[in-house]
Amino acid sequence: MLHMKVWQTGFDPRQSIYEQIVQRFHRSLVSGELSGADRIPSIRDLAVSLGVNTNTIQRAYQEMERSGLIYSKRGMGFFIVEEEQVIEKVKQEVVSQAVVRFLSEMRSLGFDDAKIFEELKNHMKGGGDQDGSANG
Amino acid sequence: MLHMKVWQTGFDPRQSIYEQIVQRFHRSLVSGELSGADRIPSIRDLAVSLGVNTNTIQRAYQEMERSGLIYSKRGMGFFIVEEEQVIEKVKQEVVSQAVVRFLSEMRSLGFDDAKIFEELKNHMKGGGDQDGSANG
Amino acid sequence: MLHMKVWQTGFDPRQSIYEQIVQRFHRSLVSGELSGADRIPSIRDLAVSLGVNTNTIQRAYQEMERSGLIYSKRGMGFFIVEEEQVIEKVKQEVVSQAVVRFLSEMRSLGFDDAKIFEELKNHMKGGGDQDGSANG
Amino acid sequence: MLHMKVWQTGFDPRQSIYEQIVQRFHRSLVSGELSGADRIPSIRDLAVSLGVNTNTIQRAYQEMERSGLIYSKRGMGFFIVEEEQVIEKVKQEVVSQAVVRFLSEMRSLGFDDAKIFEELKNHMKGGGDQDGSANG
DNA sequence: GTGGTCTAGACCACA
DNA sequence: GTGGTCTAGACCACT
Repeated sequence: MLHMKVWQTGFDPRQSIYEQIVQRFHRSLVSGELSGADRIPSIRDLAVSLGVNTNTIQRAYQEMERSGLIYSKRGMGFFIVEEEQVIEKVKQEVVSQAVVRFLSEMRSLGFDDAKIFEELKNHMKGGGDQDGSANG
Repeated sequence: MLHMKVWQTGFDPRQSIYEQIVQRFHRSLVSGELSGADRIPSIRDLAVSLGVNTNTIQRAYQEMERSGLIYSKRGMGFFIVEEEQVIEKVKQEVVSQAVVRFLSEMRSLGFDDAKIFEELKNHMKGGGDQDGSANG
Repeated sequence: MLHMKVWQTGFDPRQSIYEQIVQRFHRSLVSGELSGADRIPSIRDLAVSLGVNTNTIQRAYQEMERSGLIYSKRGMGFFIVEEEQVIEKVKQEVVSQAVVRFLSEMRSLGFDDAKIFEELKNHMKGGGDQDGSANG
Repeated sequence: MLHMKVWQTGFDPRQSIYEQIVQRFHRSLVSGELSGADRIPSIRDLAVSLGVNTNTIQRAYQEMERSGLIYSKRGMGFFIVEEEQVIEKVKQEVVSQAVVRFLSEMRSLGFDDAKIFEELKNHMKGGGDQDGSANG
């Protein structure tokens, strides 16, 4: 997996870059682009291709290592863990987080379940893909 | 609007306080608790009741003034703008932002519309899952 | 002069109201709408017709009294001074202030006299009256 | 842009400091001293060299960021935006604002175009009249 | 080192 | 009383 799909270089200035990088890995995992035991780009390579400081990538990898998603082999680089259950847990967390956050936000705005579905349908019809690369 | 519903004093440390205050006003607007031409609490009052510095409230009000949602009268306080269209626009933006962000996030995770609905229903049944670590 | 031309109620929020009121009197003087010994509206009347606090009008009149432009007769109201030289001085000051401020601003932006004229001509052709009531 | 022309430390007490700082940047832009992608002084540096608080500089930069003229890179500093069109727009706005304000003011004083030119010429001859009390 | 946020407290202008 | 500005100084996150 040396040549990951090239990521957009644009980062949202409202969130730290390293967090956004972690999120991108999470999404690649959920979407199936990445899977167990894959090697991920070296810190230097990814820093260059994203145009950010190596420290930033290091911080992102450090976070993923702490959460048990990746591990490093000295001199070999970083790898996704092999255990399927760990990967599965991360996937579910990512999805669940998105859904829960959305639901609690809509409810705090006074929307009940029916209205939430209605609002969603409206946006699905008209809006279409915003940035989503619906690689299902 | 003399007696606003008392707000929680607890702020999420991951986000700036003034942003959370702005969001609370946005929600009050969407839910109908606030409406056009209402006077909102004075900077000093809100600072005391929320237990934060006056400067923090001022920053929040400044942001809302910038976005055209409120305006200040020297010596009189801050008021929601009268134009219904402006308020309506803010309401729609708040809701739309939440929906669009959620949709694009789910799609980038490889979910199509049907799967999104399915995932939502699962979480709605489960009910009050706050943290979203529904990792079975 | 009980019925002055009705003024716009809209004030520029970036400047204090009482200053803008003083400026409006100055302009009325320069344009000839007001002249020596004219009676100007009572504080209460003007406050009502402009929709501002009486204190604000009082402050404006106080400023004009200090500068020698108006004076009060107990129980009779405020009047423009009779001395033509005083009025003439105010007129010239108002005009001169506007011109000098404009010139120094344009020069600090790197415009020489020729370019200033050029820029002016451009705006005179296209722009037309913005708010100006060219009552010559 | 490592060596900006040293600015005067004196500020006009009638206007807020942060606004005057913004105006100085605008002028530097119009006069060509600043241009696209230039790095501007760090908040701390400018605060020291102008003898004001860092918060005051931050407020000024915040305003310019809001208007789209500059942007911040965390840990890197502030930069003028690259897009020439944005810069050009700011330049034109600055000049246009000055001219339009002057024209509408003079017209509201009863001056037509010819008289405006005449008045200007008078002041240009006289030269360095700063305070504008040319009351002869 | 950079910017971002927050606090405590001051002074002013305005109503 | 209201908002508007400024200061001094602190802590945090990011590079």
